[in-house]
Amino acid sequence: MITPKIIPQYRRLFEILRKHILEGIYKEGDLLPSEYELCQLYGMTRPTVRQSLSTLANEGYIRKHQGKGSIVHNLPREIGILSVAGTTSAVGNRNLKTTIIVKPVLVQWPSDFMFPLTELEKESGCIYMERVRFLDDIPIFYDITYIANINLPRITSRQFENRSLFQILRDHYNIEIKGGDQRIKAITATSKTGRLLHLRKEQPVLHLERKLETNNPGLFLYSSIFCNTEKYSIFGRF
Amino acid sequence: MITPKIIPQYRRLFEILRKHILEGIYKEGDLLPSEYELCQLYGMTRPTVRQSLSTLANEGYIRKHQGKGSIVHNLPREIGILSVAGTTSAVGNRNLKTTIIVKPVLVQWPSDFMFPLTELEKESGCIYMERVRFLDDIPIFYDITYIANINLPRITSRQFENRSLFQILRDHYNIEIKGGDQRIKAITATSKTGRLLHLRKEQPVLHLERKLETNNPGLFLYSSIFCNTEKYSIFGRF
DNA sequence: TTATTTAACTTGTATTTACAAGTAAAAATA
DNA sequence: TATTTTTACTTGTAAATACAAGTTAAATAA
Repeated sequence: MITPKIIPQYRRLFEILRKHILEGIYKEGDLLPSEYELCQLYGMTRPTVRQSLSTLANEGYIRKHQGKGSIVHNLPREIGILSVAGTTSAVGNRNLKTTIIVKPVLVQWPSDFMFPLTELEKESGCIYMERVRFLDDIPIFYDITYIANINLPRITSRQFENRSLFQILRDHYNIEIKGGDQRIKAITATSKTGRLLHLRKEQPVLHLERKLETNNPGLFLYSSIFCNTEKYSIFGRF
Repeated sequence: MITPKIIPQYRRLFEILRKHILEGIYKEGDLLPSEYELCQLYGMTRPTVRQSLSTLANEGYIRKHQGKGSIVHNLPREIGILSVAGTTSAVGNRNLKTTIIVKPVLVQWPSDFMFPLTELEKESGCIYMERVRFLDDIPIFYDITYIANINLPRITSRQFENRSLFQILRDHYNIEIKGGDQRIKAITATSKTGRLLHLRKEQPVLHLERKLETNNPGLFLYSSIFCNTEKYSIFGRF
């Protein structure tokens, strides 16, 4: 069923201004029209305009200065992943799309796996998948995911397109991510990585190897993530 | 000079709720009091309460659900190397050596500094230093440190060779690191970076930009760290 | 001319009011 | 009993209004 949802006014203005910034109509360092001008231009009241601007500021598109105005700050965007479970929650409610490179399949674990495995994990086999995640149509993450095939019926037939792996695990299997380990390196893009992330060969790529713990004590999620940090940075708080 | 600034109401409520969450009075998954209840409890109107809650939501402490309420989401903050204050504690008790590239000097802040600065910071000027840290005689970190020159007498004449900056700040100025933000990118080594880290030019380097909060509310530490991850990975837990 | 003050304009904070829309549990119905 | 409907309560969106506080440039005074 299609939902002809009414888009809130503040959201509409947010999208317009965001588009203008991304298209370069407002450039880095420019002052946006004042709140009062935006009210008149778009027929809204100031609280509504301010909600648009505060959303823009939260996502890093502008910086507000009291007495001065809103200044465009279209710097490389930041993506939070260092302390957050998945790439979906890392990017907030921005325009995130996913394409599947390798659908979930049951395979043997690689012989030289990046983390040591328990006997149970080795015996259970490995659910393997590859995805590329796009932010505003720019490929940002090339995720290779490995999960031990322990109590995950029918997972290989589920639809992962544009959905969060973690959400599927939570909704269908009651699996929550509790924490994890990770290693980070800067490496040079291989030809495959470069192709998937639209990078020239030999370009630097961020490589994360992660082991995530779940509320199921024996079950871990492993992932090898290659990040295109040319335009977006990865950020974290601690 | 101490500024007895008036703290806005919404900020006051934000701090109270944040503290309650961090102290565990509201636990992960709990529902916060409803907006109306908070209004009555703290004698504010709903827009004001909503501003507090939206700030909490933006910083990841709660999640709001229409029709349901605000649910506490006190994500485990990062710990470990990526979250640890300095590079000294990052490498444990291994053989860490430090050489000073640029001794601490008082300079102007760079015009396009990596983080926004307060007026006080801008006025105070910037203590600048560059160091390279070796692990087992391999250069691993090239640190550029920036500190606002606020209440740090004689810091430029102190001895930083083979000592932790954080230890000096703690021992001599009673400054403790409380937390911070960081951004991570994979970049290509510049000629200077490559030379200092013994890398061929064009090699990938991990670049961290960090803003560290201290127990002194107005004082932050900034650093730009270039990591040679050829042999060692950066690791972290969360 | 130079320095200071003023005025105009900007965003920040806050109240009041109203209705829309989502959620969950109680009440009514089959 | 099981299902559906209603109701109460929650957050979401939006307007109109007021004053505080920071910034900038024009007007004024030295």
